[in-house]
Amino acid sequence: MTESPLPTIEPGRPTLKTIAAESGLAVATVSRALKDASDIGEETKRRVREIAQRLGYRPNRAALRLRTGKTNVIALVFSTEADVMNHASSLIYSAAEALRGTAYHVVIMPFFADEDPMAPIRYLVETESADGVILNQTMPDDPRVRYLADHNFPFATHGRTETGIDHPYFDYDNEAFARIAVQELARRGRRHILLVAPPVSQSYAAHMTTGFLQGCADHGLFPEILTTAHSDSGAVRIHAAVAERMGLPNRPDGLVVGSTTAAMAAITGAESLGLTIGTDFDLAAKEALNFLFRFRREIIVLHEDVGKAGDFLARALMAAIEDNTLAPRQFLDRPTIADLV
Amino acid sequence: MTESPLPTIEPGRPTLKTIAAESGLAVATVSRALKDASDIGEETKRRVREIAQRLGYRPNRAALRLRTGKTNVIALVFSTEADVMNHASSLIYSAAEALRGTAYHVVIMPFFADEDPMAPIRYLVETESADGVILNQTMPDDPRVRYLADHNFPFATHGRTETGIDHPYFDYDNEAFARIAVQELARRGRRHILLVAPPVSQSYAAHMTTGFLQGCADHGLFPEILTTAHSDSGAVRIHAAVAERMGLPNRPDGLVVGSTTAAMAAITGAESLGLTIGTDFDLAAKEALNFLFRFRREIIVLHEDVGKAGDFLARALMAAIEDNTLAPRQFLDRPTIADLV
DNA sequence: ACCGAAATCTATAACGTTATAGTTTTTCCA
DNA sequence: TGGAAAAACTATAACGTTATAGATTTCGGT
Repeated sequence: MTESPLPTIEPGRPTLKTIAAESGLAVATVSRALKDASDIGEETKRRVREIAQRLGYRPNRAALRLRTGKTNVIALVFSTEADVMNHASSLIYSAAEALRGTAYHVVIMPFFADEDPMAPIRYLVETESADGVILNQTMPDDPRVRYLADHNFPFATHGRTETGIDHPYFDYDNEAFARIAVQELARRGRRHILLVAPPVSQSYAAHMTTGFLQGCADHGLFPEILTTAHSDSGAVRIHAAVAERMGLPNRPDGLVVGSTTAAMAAITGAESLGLTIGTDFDLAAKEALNFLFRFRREIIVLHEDVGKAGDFLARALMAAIEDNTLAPRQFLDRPTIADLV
Repeated sequence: MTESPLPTIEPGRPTLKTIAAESGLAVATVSRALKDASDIGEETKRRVREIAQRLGYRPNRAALRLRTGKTNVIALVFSTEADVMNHASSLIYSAAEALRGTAYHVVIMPFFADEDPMAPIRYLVETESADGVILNQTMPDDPRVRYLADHNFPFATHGRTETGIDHPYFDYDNEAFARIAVQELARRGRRHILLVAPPVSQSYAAHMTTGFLQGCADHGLFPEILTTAHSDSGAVRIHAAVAERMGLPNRPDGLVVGSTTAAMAAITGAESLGLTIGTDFDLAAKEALNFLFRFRREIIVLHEDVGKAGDFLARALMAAIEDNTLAPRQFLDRPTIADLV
């Protein structure tokens, strides 16, 4: 066997070729050795691994991706709407943390109010820029979910859909939330409850409303749903809408609200009429942050752990990517009375 | 010239090869035509562009990256510390928005409390996984900045450093913030001001402290710096530290605070002693969100626009990546009295 | 009508990896 | 001792792109 002219120590990042030169083996052998193929001798594998280790070999992602089609990328397609952002950032970080130690990178593809929600999804599928995608802000009949399912593109959603498609998701049980919220308001003697509901376009609006109505029925309370604003309307709008309603006759004495901003705005709205929380009315809210109990001690708060969602979705998506036959994994996070802060 | 046996319509994503087959040109010609090279005929370019358009050709990122080394990726390396997250999410979205319509993808690489802040940076540089990186939480003598500069890796930071290295950054002028905050407290007749300063490890701690001391000197106020907590200590700690200090003799009647959570916690801390904001004390804070004015109407708020930072940093980084000789671009965002909400 | 220059176009190799189809070496049994 | 089977390794091509050097065509001028 003739030695190659000079085992020139190559500069730059080590590649399989570097290891091949160093070990006297063929590139293909090195490749197979590193992936522990059965047709490579144990001793060889050991040597190759040792050299790779010593050289600090790291596979080239671009080459891998070109050759295999696997991107090792998970895309998060998130809306940029204001209040959702706090959710989004927890979700991003917890998903990233779940992916730590794996080969996956996390890319963020926001979609903007002025663009088609389908655009980033189509882009991902058409350019095969990711192995899977996590979505939020699911709608009951979400065209993104249909499209992804149709194209057999792995995905997981934060929130369920009514599409009948069986896919991985994580959802907070907003029905249970509303029921518990109403129950707690009933316990405090409130009789007429106003719900600041999510926008009807969102999947969870129906869940929350159902729970709300049922809770009211269970406890013999009078339910009312605010029609002049929803929980994503923005603080100014909510403040005004609540102030308006609470100024009319037959005033509600309890409020149920689904987000931090909405809770603050609803309270300042009521307060602008001279009403006092804990006395004239009570309010129950859910939040992902931990602000509200400082805002007004009297708020009834249920904590929603968005970090749990990110972690779960990342793992479920990985499973979906790596083994299509595995049953889809779904999780419904059920709040209980014990979650009252 | 013999025709290739069958101009088989290839399935899957169109590539240069597809266009070449379709047009009867060579792959290399198609490549050059699409990048408007000077040695390709105008008519040919037109035809090629038309076909590319019609076929929905999208360059393969992996191949491009493998061939050219350009990743078209910008990495955001962010800490996951709680209060910074709100900053981080605005920054992420505004950076992503600035990158809209470009070839850049945004990847998020959080680094965790339990790991070396250098780890993700080294990873990026060693694996050449991105064309540039945006950092936050800069420290006066930031080893990440030194390392990146040493390795000639494009980067931009949110916050300045004291390294003497000339690099792109965006910084909020915390010195000006503190001066203005103190000035406003002075205007309200406050005499003894307590600063809840950022952790000294962070670059902006020195800026804020300088502005604070100078502002107090300018208006003949008595400055004091809280030593038992800093503005990232977490709400519980800050609440307790402020309550403790405000319970001692020689009580401050003004507070300056650099974050939303810290402001809320400081206020609840003072309130736990029966003190009232606007009467017994005043507090000035800066925040990126828009919560505080609802929390207590009396808070003096300076708004920090983190979105501006993300937008600027993304553009500055692109410039740095695409033209190394371009003077580094830096921005110091100076709050003025007019920014008081 | 010819030549050199300019204008267009193309073949080839390479980026780093892996699947496929070998080839070589070793082992073991009759 | 021969030879088939098993074990261990390798050459080649391909993924989609672009830089390089070269090939072909067109054109202008005399």
